[in-house]
Amino acid sequence: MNPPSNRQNTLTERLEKGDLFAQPCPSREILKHVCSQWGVLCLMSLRQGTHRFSELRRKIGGVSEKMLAQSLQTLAEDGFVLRVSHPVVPPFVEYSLTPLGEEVAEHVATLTDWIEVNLPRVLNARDRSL
Amino acid sequence: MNPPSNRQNTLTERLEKGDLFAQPCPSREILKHVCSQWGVLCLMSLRQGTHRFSELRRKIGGVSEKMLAQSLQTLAEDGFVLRVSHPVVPPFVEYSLTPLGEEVAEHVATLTDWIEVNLPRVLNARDRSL
DNA sequence: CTATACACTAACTTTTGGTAAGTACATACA
DNA sequence: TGTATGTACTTACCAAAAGTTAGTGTATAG
Repeated sequence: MNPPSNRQNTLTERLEKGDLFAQPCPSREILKHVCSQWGVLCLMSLRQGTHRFSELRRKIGGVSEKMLAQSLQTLAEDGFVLRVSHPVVPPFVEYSLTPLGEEVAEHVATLTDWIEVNLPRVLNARDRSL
Repeated sequence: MNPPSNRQNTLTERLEKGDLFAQPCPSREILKHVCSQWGVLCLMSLRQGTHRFSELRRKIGGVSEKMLAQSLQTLAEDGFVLRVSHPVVPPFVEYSLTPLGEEVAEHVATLTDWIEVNLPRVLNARDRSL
């Protein structure tokens, strides 16, 4: 048996591309963040420009403050979103996409666009499966 | 005030395109199914051809039988996946993409491809945010 | 005759998501 | 002067989803 490899990322490891089919690959987590319900909507909103927290909250129907804050935090940790906090009172915080974020957001957008325009087809398919 | 509209989908409604920012839009659920961790991996696997249940299970590292079955079921209900069961024993069931499924899967693939090749950039961004 | 493969389902536990309320301060309105 | 509202969150709590384990019936392999 092999000795259990220490799971510290080596330099070579972090230059390699990810493999989503492999269970321990960190790309799995990135995917989760980007594809989470609120993550997607955050990216799509920010693609239209910088927003404040409360603007996003109003724009994204049904999101709670907790989930919005959480989603923006992980997106910022992954380097997709930039958070700029102005130290004034009442608080004023601006969120925008980083260059990295603009890239993913673009791909996410083609997917969400497809879903939006093809909704009728999917809804029809659903009816038939009942 | 408007009377509360009955939430039955009218014929015109189901011909309209969806709006992900609107809370009650069914496109939200489709997005969840397509973007769920295992949903994505199912679509990506099936893009490479028809698979049996257990083949998918082996291919998708870390998926449980319950979650795999569940994901395939919802994907099939949405019309993305075709399930063909041969009534033999032991059971023999084949899963494949429908034309509709091939379309979404293609868009999902460009996203997952991006994530896989840009993993190093994201990992670097993460390090910096600590 | 025991083990394994197949495609699931059911019961149970853990993790996540969602809801409601609280925070500190400022401005608007009465 | 007092009440309400807006800002960007966090915390405590509860419901829902995900994950884990075990079981099903039959057949083939060893």
